[in-house]
Amino acid sequence: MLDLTRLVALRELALRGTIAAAADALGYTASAVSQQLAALEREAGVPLTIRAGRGVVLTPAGERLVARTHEMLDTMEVAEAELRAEAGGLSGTVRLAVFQSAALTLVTGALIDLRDSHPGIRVVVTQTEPEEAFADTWAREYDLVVAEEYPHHSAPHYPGVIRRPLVRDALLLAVGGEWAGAASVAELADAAWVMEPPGTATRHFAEQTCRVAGFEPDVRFASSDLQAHVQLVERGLAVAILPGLMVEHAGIGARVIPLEGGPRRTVFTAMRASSRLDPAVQAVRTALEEQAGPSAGS
Amino acid sequence: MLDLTRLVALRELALRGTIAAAADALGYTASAVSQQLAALEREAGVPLTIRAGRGVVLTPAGERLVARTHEMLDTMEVAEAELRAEAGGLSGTVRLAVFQSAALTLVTGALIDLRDSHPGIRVVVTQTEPEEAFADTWAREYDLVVAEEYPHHSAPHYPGVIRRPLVRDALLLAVGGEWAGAASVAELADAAWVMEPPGTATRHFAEQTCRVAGFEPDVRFASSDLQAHVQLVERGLAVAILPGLMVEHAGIGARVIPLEGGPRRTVFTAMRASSRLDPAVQAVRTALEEQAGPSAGS
DNA sequence: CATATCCGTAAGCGCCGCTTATGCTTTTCG
DNA sequence: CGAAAAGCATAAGCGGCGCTTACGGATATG
Repeated sequence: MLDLTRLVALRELALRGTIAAAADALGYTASAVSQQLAALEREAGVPLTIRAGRGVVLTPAGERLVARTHEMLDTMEVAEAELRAEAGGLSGTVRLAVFQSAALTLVTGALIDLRDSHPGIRVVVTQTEPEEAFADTWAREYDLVVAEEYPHHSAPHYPGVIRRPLVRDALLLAVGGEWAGAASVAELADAAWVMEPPGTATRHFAEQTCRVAGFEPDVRFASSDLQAHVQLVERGLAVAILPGLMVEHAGIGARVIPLEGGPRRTVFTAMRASSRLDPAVQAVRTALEEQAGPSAGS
Repeated sequence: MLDLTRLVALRELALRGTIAAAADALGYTASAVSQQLAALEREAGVPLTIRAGRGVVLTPAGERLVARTHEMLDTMEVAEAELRAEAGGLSGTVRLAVFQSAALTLVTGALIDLRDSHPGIRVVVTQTEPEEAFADTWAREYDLVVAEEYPHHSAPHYPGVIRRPLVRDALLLAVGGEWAGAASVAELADAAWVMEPPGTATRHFAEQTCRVAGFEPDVRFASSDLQAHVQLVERGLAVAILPGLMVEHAGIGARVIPLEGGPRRTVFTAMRASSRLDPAVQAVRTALEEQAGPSAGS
């Protein structure tokens, strides 16, 4: 029978691209992984890797083997989750990936609740980019993702990674200072805007909203820190489109009005299907739901 | 992550009932397996076994874990089969279980063909009882089973073990000596019969056939060796119901006539679904099909 | 009640697998 | 275009995991 640890090494190679990177991720030296793979290839009886330049790439047989390895790891994860559920074991580490803008208030609140209700659970929060977050969750780097989705801007979908909505969050126009009297986006064609940095879904949505209203926004400030947005709006230096959760939790010393058409972002969680039974993961998710309020889904 | 070899040890314990037997099956000492299971239990965090008398039984958590282990082993088997297929590797060992009565001629013929066409394949043939054969195939003791099924007498069905028909084989009445003139079962109420030992499907079918014809057969000889049946019939000492394959291949110096209603037994192969892609298993099955004749299924 | 069976622990040792060291190839950069 | 860096493979050495042997406690069996 093939050695599962060696298969994991192969899987890591497939994910990282080089033996050196895989070894680093596994906490071994490159030599160790090289030997593991050589042994695996001997057992397999067919070439699994071929040298390509100064690196290696997987053969089709290697790719298939990696796919099977994933299946086995999925099953392994289910088995472990069942054991933890059996133990009543509300313990263990949950690796949580969040986007800055997505749920700062949600996550901090949930962490505080969890610290009291389930002290055995250790949550490691990592801020990351949406694209990586899903890929790395699929690759078992994270166990849970808190992400957001804007209208007409769907997040990437990975097989085996399931998502469940947390809260649908109204998008609000926040105006202060000289623009405090504005009642719609259309009246803010000449305003200074604060938005997130380019390339994010949030930024894209805000820009599109302005364009639909008939103008190209004058983005004077770009920051991924929503607290900064609030500050700028309160001082009348800029106007912004902010998520409702941000306004509710943090409060804001400025006028907020709903956007036309009442668009909403969807904040949702994502996790591997094979880890959805893990009681620790479930507990973290439940805590997030409670933070989201009784209106939250399922 | 849980250690797969230890999970296999747990699985073997679940199958065999005692640590000693599991150790024996795995080729280890009982002490080694005991230590493996202790380590596994430590990793799992929940009790997997409890002492019961002088043995041990699995806890529900242990049973669940064994079920997951089976899933992983299934995937592992598929992975290995894919590798062998990739290698074009018509090699390896196929463990074949047959029932004496089922397909003696079929199997011997197939083995001869295989020896020439695929010398790399090593076939280990074991004669066994139907009930064990399926259970042991499910438990990975055998890779392929050649079995038979009589009308109104279905063989046990195991999940994950698939079956494919090989040949539908007419059941014939073989008469010699003083009974050579008989044309139907009903005329043989006073004849001496040779049948298989009680408890087999074949025996049950033969008895039922006689009862339907209106008499309880006088079973003077019981043997699981069909060659002995042929001998007895040829010498006129008894009459018998014999499968068509037996008559065709071996020839018989007596009159054979079809049974009323043309009942047939079905000879079929069974194997784990996860091993159906193994080229060696497929080759053995193909060889059996060719023996069964061009009329054979699929 | 004696014996056999079975499980678990302790001690010891062999072997697998990791690390370090080195060489070769390929890519990158000055 | 040459030097340096990155990547992989092999050899040698050593530590730890996991096996075996040995023994004691517990429980069916005759």
